[in-house]
Amino acid sequence: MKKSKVETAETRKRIIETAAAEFRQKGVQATRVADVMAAAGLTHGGFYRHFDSKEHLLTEACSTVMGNMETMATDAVEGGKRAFEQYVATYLSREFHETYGKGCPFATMGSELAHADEPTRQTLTEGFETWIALIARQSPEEEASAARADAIFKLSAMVGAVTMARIVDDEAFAQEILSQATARVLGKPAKAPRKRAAATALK
Amino acid sequence: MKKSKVETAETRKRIIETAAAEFRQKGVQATRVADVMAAAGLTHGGFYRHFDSKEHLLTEACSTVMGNMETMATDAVEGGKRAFEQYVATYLSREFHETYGKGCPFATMGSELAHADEPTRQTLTEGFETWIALIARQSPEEEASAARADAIFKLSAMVGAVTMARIVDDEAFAQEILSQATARVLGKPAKAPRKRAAATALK
DNA sequence: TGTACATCAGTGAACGCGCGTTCACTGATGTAC
DNA sequence: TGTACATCAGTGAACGCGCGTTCACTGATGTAC
Repeated sequence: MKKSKVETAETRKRIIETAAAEFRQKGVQATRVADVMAAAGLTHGGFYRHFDSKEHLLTEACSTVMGNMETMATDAVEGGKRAFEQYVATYLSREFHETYGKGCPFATMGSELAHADEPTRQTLTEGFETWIALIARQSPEEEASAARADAIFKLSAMVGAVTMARIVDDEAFAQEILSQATARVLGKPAKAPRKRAAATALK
Repeated sequence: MKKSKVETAETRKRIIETAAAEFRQKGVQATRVADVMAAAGLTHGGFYRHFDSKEHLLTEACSTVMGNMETMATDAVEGGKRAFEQYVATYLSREFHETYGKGCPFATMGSELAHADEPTRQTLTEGFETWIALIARQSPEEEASAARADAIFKLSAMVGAVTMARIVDDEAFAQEILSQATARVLGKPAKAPRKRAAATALK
């Protein structure tokens, strides 16, 4: 049953993409190697022909996802103001992070990644640097260091907003968190003030 | 070996506090029930006299920690401008989240909490609401809804900054993320521009 | 106040399942001659 | 170009360990009378 080099490469890629989706959807530890393989249409035994370990798969998955994130950010930055605003709105949407195969690893697996091994964290660190450099090009700040500072803060805030929106067990509250972040990051007033939240806060 | 009611209550409290520390330090899944019990000076068999399950312990731990978070925030808000600035600086410090027994659950276990059970998420949601209401009192915004919006964004940004700082594998970079967040949240210029980061970004 | 008995916190061994990893095997690929 | 053989992707069963949970037991507490 040996496969051709092309097929092998395609299989490997498919496993990584499946894993990238499952990791983001269910979390790192909650994702089982056997589940990933099954979702990729394979049995679990063949896993170790492609990867040394589950941890290794995580590194590869993060690498692939960061690549996608960079592509999206590049398009947004090069697409002008409208495209950038759309990009931020998409990132700060419930759907983006709830859709199988999409989402940002920092927002969906953040606290687990803090305990990942060195290769994974290095990949993520480099990916974050690249992401920052891209977003800095869209900053209203003139000076490079100020633009970088601006990008660092905005991206951290975006990650935090999605993280909080996913923890909260109230859909309206989650939306409120995301809308506020969108407004602040884009420097615009939020769409609609939210009555519900204020009421709950009174409790 | 039955213990008095007072002793039992003390033991339960000790287990919860130990768990709260371990969960924040190592993550939810990486924390073993037996480890918590051992760290609390007990054997694991007695765990189920106090809790239904590990998940139940997580709920209790989150509840306790949110209580601490509220106490800290209350002191900060009632202590005037200086106290509040110190509070934000402490939250956005590496030590706070690396110290055993301290740290914010959202920043240290964020992505895992998104998959927690309903009681836990409800506890966290209520805790977040309370936290927002407290911080809103310190907001420069006059109007209540604007102050609330301000608090929501700042707290999300703080959670995101700590989350990112913990993922990144470079201490200087982590500090840069935290300083930028501190500066932005407090509306002040960052302490020192960072050379290193720009250099790395060029790579 | 004293006594008998039920309760139950804590122990330590054991259970049982899940999951990452290994392994013998198959048979198609691809290479050496 | 054809043939023999080594390689190795994928299979499915099995391994082995870890960890949440259960359980029989102990003996101090606390309650009923």
